[in-house]
Amino acid sequence: MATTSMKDVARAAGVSVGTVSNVLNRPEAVAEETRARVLAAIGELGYVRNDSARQLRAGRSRTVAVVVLDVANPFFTDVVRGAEPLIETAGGVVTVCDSGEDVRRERRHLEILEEQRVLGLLITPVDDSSASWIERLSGHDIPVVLVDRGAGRHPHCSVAVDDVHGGRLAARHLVDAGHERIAFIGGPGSIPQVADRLAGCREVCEEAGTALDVFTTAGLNFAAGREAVEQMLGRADRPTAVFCANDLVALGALQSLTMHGVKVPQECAIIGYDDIDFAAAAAVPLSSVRQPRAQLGRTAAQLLFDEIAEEGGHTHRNVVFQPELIARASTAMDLEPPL
Amino acid sequence: MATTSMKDVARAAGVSVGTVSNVLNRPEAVAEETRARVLAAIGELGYVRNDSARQLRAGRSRTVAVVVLDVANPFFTDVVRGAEPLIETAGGVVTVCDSGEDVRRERRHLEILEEQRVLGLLITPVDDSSASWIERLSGHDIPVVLVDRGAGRHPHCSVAVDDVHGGRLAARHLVDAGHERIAFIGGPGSIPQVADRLAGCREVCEEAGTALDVFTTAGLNFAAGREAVEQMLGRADRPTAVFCANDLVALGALQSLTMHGVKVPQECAIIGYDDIDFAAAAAVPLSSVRQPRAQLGRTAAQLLFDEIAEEGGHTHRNVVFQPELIARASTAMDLEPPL
DNA sequence: CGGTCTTTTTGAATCGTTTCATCAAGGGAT
DNA sequence: ATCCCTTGATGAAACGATTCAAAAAGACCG
Repeated sequence: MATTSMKDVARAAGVSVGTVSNVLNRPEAVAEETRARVLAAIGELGYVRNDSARQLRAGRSRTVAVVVLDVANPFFTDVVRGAEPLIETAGGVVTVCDSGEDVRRERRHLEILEEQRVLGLLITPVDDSSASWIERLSGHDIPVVLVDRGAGRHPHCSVAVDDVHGGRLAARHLVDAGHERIAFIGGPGSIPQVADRLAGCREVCEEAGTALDVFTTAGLNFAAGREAVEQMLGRADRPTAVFCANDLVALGALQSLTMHGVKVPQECAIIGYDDIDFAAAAAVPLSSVRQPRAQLGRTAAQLLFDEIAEEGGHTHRNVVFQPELIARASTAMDLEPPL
Repeated sequence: MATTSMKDVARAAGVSVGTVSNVLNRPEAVAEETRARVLAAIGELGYVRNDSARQLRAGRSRTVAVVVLDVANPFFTDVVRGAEPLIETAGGVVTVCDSGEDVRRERRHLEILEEQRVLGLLITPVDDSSASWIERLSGHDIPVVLVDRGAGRHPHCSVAVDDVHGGRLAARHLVDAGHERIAFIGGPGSIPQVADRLAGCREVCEEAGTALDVFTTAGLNFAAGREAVEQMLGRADRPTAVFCANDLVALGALQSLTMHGVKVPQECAIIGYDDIDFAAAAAVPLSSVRQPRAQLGRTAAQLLFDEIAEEGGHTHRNVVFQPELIARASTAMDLEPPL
C-alpha cells in the first residue's frame, strides 16, 4: 500500500502501463471507454503521479528557482510576485531560495538546484564571487537570468535598474535641499547594488562639494540601520541627511533617530531605496528611490522563457530600467531646521 | 555532453558504477586510492548527481514544504526563518509555497507537493475546506504539521497560538481604555485565525457592553485595511478604536486614517496582531498582540522530525502558545481625546 | 472474403541512482 | 598448503514513469 504506481492502476483497469501513461499525457489518443475505466481506477486507488520518475525520464524538472538576497525584504517578494504568473501559466513551479546575503548559503542552494536539474534560474547574486558557480549552471544547460543586476560581461540575460543613477537621484535630492553633510548607510560593499548606489551618491557629492560619511553595515536590514545611526549619533560633526541603501535600512534608521529624539526631517532627513509599501506608511513617510519591482520579476521570467524557447541560437538580452525619485515627508524641507 | 552520469565517471575512473555510488555515499567503504581516482574523474567531468534518480530510488525527496498564507507578510517569513535551521541541519531542503489565502492556489501546491513526494509539510491552511486534501497527504505517508492553527479533531501535530485569547487581550485593552464603540477589521471570516480573534474580541465586548462593528475584508493585507477604513469613516456612529486581524491590515488602516486627518490614537486608537518588526516602526508605533513567530516555526519543524523519526507509533502533539499584549503609542490613552 | 487504412493498445527499452548478494584478493593462523 | 576473515569491488535488479516501434483490432471498399 506504500505507494500505488502506474502498474497498479494498469492492473486494476485491465490495461497496460503505456495506456495509463497515455490517459494522463495524451488523453485524446486513447478510446473514450478505456479512458473512463483508467480514470476510475486512478480515483479508486488514489493514485498520484511520481514526479521524480517523470523528471528522471524527462531529464529536466519544471521548477524555476528564484534565489533572492532576503525573503523578508518586501522588495524581493514583490519581484517574485511579478515573476510567478508567467512561470505558472507556462506550467512551471516556482521555488524561492533565500541566500540571506550569505555566499555560502547561496552556494548550497545552487548545488542543490543543479542536482535538481531545475528548468531555469532567476538570481540576484550576493556578489561577484558567485560568478563562476552561476557560470557552471548555465554551462550545464540551465538558463540563468540575473535579477536586479547587470550582466556586465557575463554571458547571461539580465534585468536591472540603473543603481548608479538611483544613487545620483537620491543624493541630488538631498544636495538640492541644502544639506552639506550627508551620510550613506549600507553594506557590505561587496554587494553590487550597494556599491553602485554609493558610487552615484559619491559622484554627486563630489561635484557639489558636499561632505559624505559612509557607514558600512554588515547587512541590509532593520537592525543594520539602527546600529549605523547609533554610531552616527556619537559623531561630533553629525550629518543632516541620510541616504540608506534600501528601505529596510532606512526604516531602522528612522526608528533609531526617533527613539533618540532626533526630529525627522527637521534635524535629519532620510531617504531610502526600493519604495516598498511600508515606506509610505512609516513613522514619517519615507522618501525613496522607486524600482519597478513587479516588472523586474515579470521581465526576468519573460527573458528566461525566451531563452528556453529559443534553444540554440539565443542572444542574451540585458534590460535596464530607470529608477524614480519619490519625495515624501522624510526629506521635506519646507519645515526649516530649528536653529 | 548533455549530462554526464555515473556511468561516465565510472568509465573514466576505470571502476564500476557501484563504486562511484559508494564514493559519494559511503566513502569510508572504498579504498583510499580508488576514492581519489573517482573524485578526480568527477572533478574532471564536472559530474553532478541527479537528484530525480536518487529520489526515485529513495521513494522520498528531502524537501520540506512550508505552505503559508502570504509570503509578503513578515509574520510568515519569520515563521519560516524559525523553521529553517532545524530542517537544514537535518539535511532537508526548505521550499516555501504561497497560497495567497486562495484555496485553489493552495490546492495546486498540495497536488504538486504530493507528486514530489515531499518529506514533510508545514502548513497554515487557508480554511477548513483544505482538511480533506491535507488528510490525503498524510494518508499517503507524508507527515503534516499545522502551523498557527490548532489541529482540532484532525489527526495531525500542530503548533498554534491561542487566538481567542489574543482577541480577548486586544479587546480588553481597548475596553479598559474606555472605548465604547470598537471596530474589528479583518477577513475573510473563513480563515480560522480571523474567526478566533473576532470571537475573543466579541466575547469581551459583550461582557463589557461595548458596541462592536465588524468590517469584513477580502484579505489580510495593506489594501484591505485602507479600504475598510474608508468605509468606516463614512459611518455616522464612528468607532473610537479599531482592532485589526493582523498588523498589515492595521498598518493599512493607520495610513488611511492619517491620510484623512484622523489623529491616532486621540481620535481613533488602533491595535494590530502579530507584532511584526514594522509595527514598532510605524507612523504611530503600533500596539499589537505578539505571537512567538520564530518559535512557532522552530517547534513546527521539531514536531515534524519527531514524527518522521518515530515512524510507526507516533502520537500527535498539539502545542499551544500564549500571545502577549504589546502596548505602544497607537492605543496610548494618556492623551485625552479632544472634545 | 481479402486487402488496405486507421485507430488503439501493447511491451520493452530507457532515464541515473542505490542497494545488495557475490566475487576476488590478500592476510594471517594453523 | 589450506582454510577462514576482512576489505574492496562488481554487476544486476529495482525505483516509476515516458516513448516508440510494432502488433492488434476495427472500419471500409471492392
